[in-house]
Amino acid sequence: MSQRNTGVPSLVSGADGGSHTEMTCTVMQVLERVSSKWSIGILLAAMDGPVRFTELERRVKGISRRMLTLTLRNLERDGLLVRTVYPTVPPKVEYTATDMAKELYDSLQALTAWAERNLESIAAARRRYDAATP
Amino acid sequence: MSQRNTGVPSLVSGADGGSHTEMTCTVMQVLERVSSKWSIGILLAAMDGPVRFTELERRVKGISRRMLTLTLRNLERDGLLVRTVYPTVPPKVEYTATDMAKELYDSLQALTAWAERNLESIAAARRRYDAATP
DNA sequence: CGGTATCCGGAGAGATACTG
DNA sequence: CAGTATCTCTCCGGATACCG
Repeated sequence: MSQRNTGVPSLVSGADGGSHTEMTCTVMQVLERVSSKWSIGILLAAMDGPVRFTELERRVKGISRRMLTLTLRNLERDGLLVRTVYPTVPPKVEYTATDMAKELYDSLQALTAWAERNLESIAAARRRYDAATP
Repeated sequence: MSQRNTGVPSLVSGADGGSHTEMTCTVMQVLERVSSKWSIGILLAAMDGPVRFTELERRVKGISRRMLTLTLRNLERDGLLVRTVYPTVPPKVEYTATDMAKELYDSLQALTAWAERNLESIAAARRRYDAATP
């Protein structure tokens, strides 16, 4: 989340009945978890069952070891992934998506659907805007 | 969102049937639009009809003039807001959410619902993690 | 295999002052 | 009123090297 900025902004209580205000805060908290560059990719890669570290590194294309570790730690901290260590040699670590993560995945479907429906509209809007703004 | 990092990561085609891969890309593109620190707040503040610049500044608590302008420009560029200038003195500018933005708002409800259901679980998971990680 | 440790660059965001 | 223009700072993310 965008990992960049911290702090959840909110609306003042204006013409707002209260629901918008709450929604802003609440939704922003989800976005903070999910909008970091690699969170979604990792989460999805771990949805089909336990995955090992190296397997994740392969599946999530372009990610560095560092960011994989950091993002995994955050997802684990938020209870979206479970980390299981097998004390063998060589070590074996598995990451498993929790039920909460699976529900999150379902909730993201609406957003994905919106994106698919409007991707072209957005691209068109951008072309128009960029053409009109030299 | 997102502000911070650009570039949409994707999964490699592994055990994935293809849907996960697509979803990652697609959903990330939405998140990039929406996850910048102030996007949601502004969008929500503009959902109830046309809003003027200063009114937005009042409603979106804590935002600076600069970030308000920048975020408005991006939202306009993506076709989520329409900017209407009345050539009067003093100037009057109104921002109106498009239908696309309203659909986006609806799609965010699922995410908000998830957040409300799991906010406490997440907080608990964090407490556990932080307690176990000195 | 599954990580840490370090260094570094760039974008996002804040504060402030000025203007048509 | 509705913005630009600057300057600065933070901190995310990439690259690289090393360790149990």
